[in-house]
Amino acid sequence: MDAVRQINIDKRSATLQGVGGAAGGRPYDFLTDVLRMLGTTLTYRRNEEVFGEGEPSDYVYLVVTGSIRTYKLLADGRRQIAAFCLPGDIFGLDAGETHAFTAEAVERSRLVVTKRSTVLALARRDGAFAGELWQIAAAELERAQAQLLLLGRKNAQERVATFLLEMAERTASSDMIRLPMSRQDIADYLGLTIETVSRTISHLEHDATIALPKSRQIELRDKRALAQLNA
Amino acid sequence: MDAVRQINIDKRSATLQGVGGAAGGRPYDFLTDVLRMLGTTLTYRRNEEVFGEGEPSDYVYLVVTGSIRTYKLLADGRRQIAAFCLPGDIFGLDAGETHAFTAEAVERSRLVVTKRSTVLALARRDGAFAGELWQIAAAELERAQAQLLLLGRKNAQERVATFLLEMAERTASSDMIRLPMSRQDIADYLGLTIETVSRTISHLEHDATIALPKSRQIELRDKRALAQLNA
DNA sequence: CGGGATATTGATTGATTTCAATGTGAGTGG
DNA sequence: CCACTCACATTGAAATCAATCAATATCCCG
Repeated sequence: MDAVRQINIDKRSATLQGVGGAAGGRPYDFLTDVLRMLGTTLTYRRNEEVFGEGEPSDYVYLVVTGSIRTYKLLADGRRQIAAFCLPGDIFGLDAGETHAFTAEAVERSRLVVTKRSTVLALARRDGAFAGELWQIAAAELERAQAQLLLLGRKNAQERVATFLLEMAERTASSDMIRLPMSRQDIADYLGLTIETVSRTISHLEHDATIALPKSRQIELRDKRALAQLNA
Repeated sequence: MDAVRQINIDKRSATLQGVGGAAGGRPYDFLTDVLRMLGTTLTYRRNEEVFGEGEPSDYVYLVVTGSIRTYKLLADGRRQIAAFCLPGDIFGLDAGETHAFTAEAVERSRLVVTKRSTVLALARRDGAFAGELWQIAAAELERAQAQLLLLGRKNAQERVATFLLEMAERTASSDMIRLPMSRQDIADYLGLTIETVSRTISHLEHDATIALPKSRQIELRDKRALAQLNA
């Protein structure tokens, strides 16, 4: 645990009294730095499980490359994907002793892994850093709440439009987006079936709202129209 | 801010390294104590707004009596209720500077209100307390994720069964539950229409799974059957 | 150049929504 | 004390959106 001591605690950027809803940039730079410095890089194959629901939450993960899906299952196999984690995202930092969901690699992914206890030890010594853990959980909560609105109240077109805009925003390649996940993954994220997702995408293509040079590569041609559908 | 100093910081019960998924009891006793000691009690009338989405998050709330709904709206008025807050629950503790949702009193409610800045000041001086804020956000996140599964993948019967069991568990009056909220509120929480909720409840009544002496008072007669539907 | 997984498209079904009455109950005023 | 009223809840019939069932089509990948 001496490695912890070597981190310059004052070099953090987010603090407890800090912004939170900051305009640009990821507000968790300090934790990200910690993970990068102390963590071990692991590679996961496509569809490989990172951890399962109910397993002890011993590690915290930072996505370096690739993408991760987190999900819950019903007894009969119905699946709801809670989030896709993209490069720069942190996941697995549950407050409880066990993970509340399963995490799997969507595609071959490189993750930086650090012991949760290390992060907690650091947080115990630094209130501002502890505040960053809170900010992370709160940001995820806000995302989840937006997803509740989508799942509870939006129709298929609106869900797909919201998803495409979200992906465009997150990958920052604004207009041409690469989808690492299958249609089934998208369906399980949006609470639809694969057929409905496919049909809805086709419909948007006929509208010329989007173009799809390849099934997993989508060009947003009319963001205005998508935004209209978004809410 | 001197009042902060008077709190015995060592009298807390939840700490950063603390349990989280603890069996019984609410794990946020310290924050609850803080709010009770420092807060002002306010009463809200039925349907009165506590705060609106986008307003500055200046205060933190503890429900003493009554119940609160938190929700988001779409532009055309579709509403998704994210949570019902019951006595003992804390809400409004957003990490960001503005609230991500609206909060309203479902019925006449008494709340203890404390300045957010007070809570943050305390957290800055005490890492374990800061950890408690994290635990609260993480617990809410976990609840939201369970709700994602419900909204994305459960049918109407399963949603209602889950809701009834949840209410029974939370009010601890295990078998006879009082519903402070209208059918419309329940519908907007479960992502259904009022008619579907009503029909589903009627169906459960015909099954003798439940009995409803009054429309807002439900007796769970066959929890086994409900649990079956729950997942 | 297969071949298996992934994706699209079509036809049909079905659960939930929508539209439309009707019922019920708590509070009010005659 | 009872009729009235308004909000809330239930029930029924019809419409609709998405799911299901069923073929293809396409794309990687070896």
